[in-house]
Amino acid sequence: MSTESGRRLRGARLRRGFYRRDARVVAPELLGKLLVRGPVAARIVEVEAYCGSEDPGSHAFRGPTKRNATMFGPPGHLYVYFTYGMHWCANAVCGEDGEGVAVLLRAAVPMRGLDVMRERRPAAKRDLDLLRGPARLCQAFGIDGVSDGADLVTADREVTIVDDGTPPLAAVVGTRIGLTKGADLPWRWCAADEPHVSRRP
DNA sequence: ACCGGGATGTTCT
DNA sequence: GAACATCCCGGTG
Repeated sequence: MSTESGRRLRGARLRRGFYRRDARVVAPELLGKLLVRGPVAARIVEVEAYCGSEDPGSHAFRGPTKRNATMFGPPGHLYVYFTYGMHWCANAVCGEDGEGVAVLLRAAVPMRGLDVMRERRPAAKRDLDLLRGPARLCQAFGIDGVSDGADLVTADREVTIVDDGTPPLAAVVGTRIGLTKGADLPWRWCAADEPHVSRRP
């Protein structure tokens, strides 16, 4: 066990109002915050904004469905979806109730519970690959459909995001990854000079 | 480092 | 039937 994993986690959970804003405002502010679930914690270093019915790249573009229902709910909840037949990805719902706005959590730096992450991600050859990518991050955190709709503000299902006082990380902007529609919009933010991102802009 | 192909199944047309 | 907010592995340079 490293000194990092033994240290008590200090920090305040982000409140509802933090999320209740435009995803393009919330996204860069999430860089440097800690994603926490049980024994596992990591510093968020890459995010993407998905902006509801105005955004052709968003699941919300064609309106509410059973799958994206959480996205159209109140902000501050976790929207978890299944894709490519085997992967889960997690978003923080943002904006006002019913807007269908969210921020995809794409990469993070492992901070605590690395032993658990390694067990959950046997394919990762290096610790650098533990959380580098949205589906890898979910795998390492044990996040799947059961966590869809979890309230990040109350941590009703253990998942939450906290501010430990780390100063805002310098951000580099780029285009979103893996899209065929809305691929040109510059709605991806990475912490500058950070090796734990999925791809540099 | 970069590229190509396969895995795998839900969701929506 | 096609698309999919991805990942892994094995090839080549």
